[in-house]
Amino acid sequence: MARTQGSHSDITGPRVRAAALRLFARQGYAAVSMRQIASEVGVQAGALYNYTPDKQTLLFDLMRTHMEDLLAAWDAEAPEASARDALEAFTRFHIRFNTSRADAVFVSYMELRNLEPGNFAVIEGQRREYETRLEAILRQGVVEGSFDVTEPRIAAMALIAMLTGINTWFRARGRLGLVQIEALYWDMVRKAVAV
Amino acid sequence: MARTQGSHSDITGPRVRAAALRLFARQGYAAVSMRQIASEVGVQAGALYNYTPDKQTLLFDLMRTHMEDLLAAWDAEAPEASARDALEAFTRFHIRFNTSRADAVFVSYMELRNLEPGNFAVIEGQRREYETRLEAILRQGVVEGSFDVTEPRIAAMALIAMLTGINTWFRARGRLGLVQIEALYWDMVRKAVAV
DNA sequence: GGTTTAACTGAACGCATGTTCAGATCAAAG
DNA sequence: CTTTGATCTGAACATGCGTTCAGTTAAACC
Repeated sequence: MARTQGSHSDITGPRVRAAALRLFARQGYAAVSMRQIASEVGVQAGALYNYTPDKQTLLFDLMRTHMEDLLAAWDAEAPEASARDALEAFTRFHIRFNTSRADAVFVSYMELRNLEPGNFAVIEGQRREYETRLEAILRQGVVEGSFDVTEPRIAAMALIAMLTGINTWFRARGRLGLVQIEALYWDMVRKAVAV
Repeated sequence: MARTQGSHSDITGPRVRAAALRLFARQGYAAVSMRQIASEVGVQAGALYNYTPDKQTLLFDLMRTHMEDLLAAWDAEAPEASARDALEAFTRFHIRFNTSRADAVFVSYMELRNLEPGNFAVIEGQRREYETRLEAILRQGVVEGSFDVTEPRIAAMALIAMLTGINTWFRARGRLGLVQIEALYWDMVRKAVAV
């Protein structure tokens, strides 16, 4: 019978993914070896293959899961509201979500070029999906007359780039807390699309 | 057979750097081998060591040179003008310069973590220097009363992130030309810091 | 035309890589 | 207590890595 209770796989599996995510973020996918990940978890390299068919799939699963979490979290939080309120909600959500998962965000952006073509297409699609959520808010604002945005797709990418850039300097113990950072960036976002 | 016809260090040196830059941008520093770079240039791997002491220095020199070019180009172009005019000049300069050297920009950002600590510190310093140029413009605008920016350093990083993001989607043969893109982004930048 | 020497080859070095797999281990099921 | 099978070890495999260097070639100089 199956070894359900106390099974190590319930513990080792997540630990493998956590170690891989941390190491990929710090050193980059290509520079991290399976032995390094295994050492972090406390097993031999061969044992990792109980949890992933290969290194590429380990990377892909981390990125896919992150993007799924991102989309699901926003969809659960997106308000039915005016474009202005939706944009404020999006701005604050993006800052909070991305700063709370810096490693996953970093890996999902930096390691795109290390994905096999098929895997790349999937992640690229998820990224476009997320951009489209913001684009829709901007288009709504134009219709409502509250935004002045001539190229909503480009404006969406510009705002996301600006917000994600926070991760390059944000430190949880820094001078500014998330509340202040949200306020600063919402101010810039609001004005950038204003009429 | 050595020293094939027409080959010379004045030619091979730049070709080595160009090949390395292209490959580093496409596949990442860790995923590119010296043999791959050599093959691109048309020599054996050992010949590369006439042009760089090692792979790490090859990467570092590419990044350092790029950052030096960036700073020198802006310093040569920065106008003595109102903060508003200086900000417009900076915005247009950044877009033109960065889209014209996509590989170097990409490498100089993505491969920071593959630099040895000493090399990292140098590039980090150059990056801060560039951010400080923009920060100074924003502070000037606050003094002049034309900008409303409570955290000039953070606003500078936010604007640079937004502008550099263009590189992720810009294609020279795309629907929008640089003239239109400059106009779109200058509009967002201008409004984002407006009073 | 002979000499010099920069530029390059080709082989070698020790070490690390992703992945496989037969066998060991041991908690839980019967 | 015996059996089961999930989990993991440890060794092996073929391949590739960055780097070194003695030797070869050909362009430049006298």
